[in-house]
Amino acid sequence: MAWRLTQTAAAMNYEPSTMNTLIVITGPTASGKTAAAIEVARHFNTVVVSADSRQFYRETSIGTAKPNAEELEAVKHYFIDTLSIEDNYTAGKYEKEALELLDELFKTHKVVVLAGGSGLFIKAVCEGFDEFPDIDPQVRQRLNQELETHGLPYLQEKLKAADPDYYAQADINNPQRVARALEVFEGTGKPFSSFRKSTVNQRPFRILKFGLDLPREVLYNRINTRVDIMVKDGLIEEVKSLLPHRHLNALNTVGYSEIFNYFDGKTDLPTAVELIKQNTRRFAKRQMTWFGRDKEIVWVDASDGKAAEKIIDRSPR
RNA sequence: GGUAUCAUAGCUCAGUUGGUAGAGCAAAGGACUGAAAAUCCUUGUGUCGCUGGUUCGAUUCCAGCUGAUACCA
Repeated sequence: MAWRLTQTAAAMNYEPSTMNTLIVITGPTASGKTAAAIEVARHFNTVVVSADSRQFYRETSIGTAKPNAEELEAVKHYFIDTLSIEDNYTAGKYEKEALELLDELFKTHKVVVLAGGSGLFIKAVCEGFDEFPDIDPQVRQRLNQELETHGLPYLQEKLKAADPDYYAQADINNPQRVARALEVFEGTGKPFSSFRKSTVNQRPFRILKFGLDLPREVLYNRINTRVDIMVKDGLIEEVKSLLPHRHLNALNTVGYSEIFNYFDGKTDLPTAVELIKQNTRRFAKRQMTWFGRDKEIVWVDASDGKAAEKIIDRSPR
C-alpha cells in the first residue's frame, strides 16, 4: 500500500491512478513545513500552494517565517506575497481562489503540494465552507462599535433574539463569534444558523494529509531559537517600519503585537522577545488541538529531518 | 561572628487564633464555517526548607540545623 485513500477520495470513487492528488503538509509552527514541502514538491516536479494566513502579505516576511528567496527559487510558490496588509481578505475568498488555482495547476500537474499551518484555510481547500452571502464590511464595523459602547451582553441578547438556535450552541463569550453570526443575520435578514449545513464539499482531486510531528519539548526549543534568529535577521526593524499600519488585522499577529508594545514602552525588548516565544508556543498548542481533531491527517515523525522522505514514500508514484 | 526577618505550587506571594492550603502569572487541556499567528472556554499541579519536641492532631507553637536577605561588628 503505497498511499492511503482519504475518505473524500474513497467516496468519490475515482480511479486512484488517474486522479490528481493534493498532498497537504501541515503541523504546528516551526515543525519544518516549508522545507518538507519544497522537498516533496521537487520530488514530484510540482509546485507549492501556501495555506498560511500570514504569508500572503508582502509587507511581512521575517516575523511570519516566510520561505526565503532561495526557497522560493527552488520551487514555484503560490499565495506568498500576493496580498497587501491593507487588503481585506477572508478565508472564504481563499477557498474560491485556491480552488480556481488548483483547477489550473492540475491541468499540468498530477500532484500539487498544499503547505501551511492555518487550519481554517486548509479546511477551506479540503472541505470548503457552506455558502454564505458576502456581507458589507460596514456591518461588522458597526457591530464592533456596538460591542464597544454597549458591551458583549448587548450583542448576546441581539443574537438570542435573531438566532436562538445558534445562540444555544454558540460560544457566546466569544465576541468574534457573536459578531460574525450577527453580521450574517443583519446583512441577509436570515439567521446565521440557516446557512450552516456542515456539508463537506467533494473536491475533484484526491487529498492526502500529512502532519509533521515533533516531541513538544523539541518543538518548543525550535520555536525559541527561531524567534532569536528572527530578531537577529531584523524583526525589530521590520515591525518598526510597519508601525503606521499597526491597527490592521494582518498585523494582529504573534511577533508583531509584542514589538509594537515594546515601541509603546510597555515592555523592554528582552521581555518582548520572551513574550513572542511564549505566544508562539501557545499558538503551536492551538494548532495541535485543531489538527489533532482531523483524523485524516497521517502524522510523520519530523525529529530526524526525514519527514519529506516519509511523505513521498506514502504518496502515489 | 552577632542580631533581626524570611523559607508554602514552575515563579511572585497570601493563609491557616493548631484539624494537611489558595490567588495572580506560568503551564496543561479544549472549542473554533469568511478576524484564524485571530478569538474564546476549562483546569491547581504542593513532603507548607530539614530534624526533633509539645499535642489526640503541627504547614501553623517551641528548639536546633541549613539557606537567603538586611543591619551591626
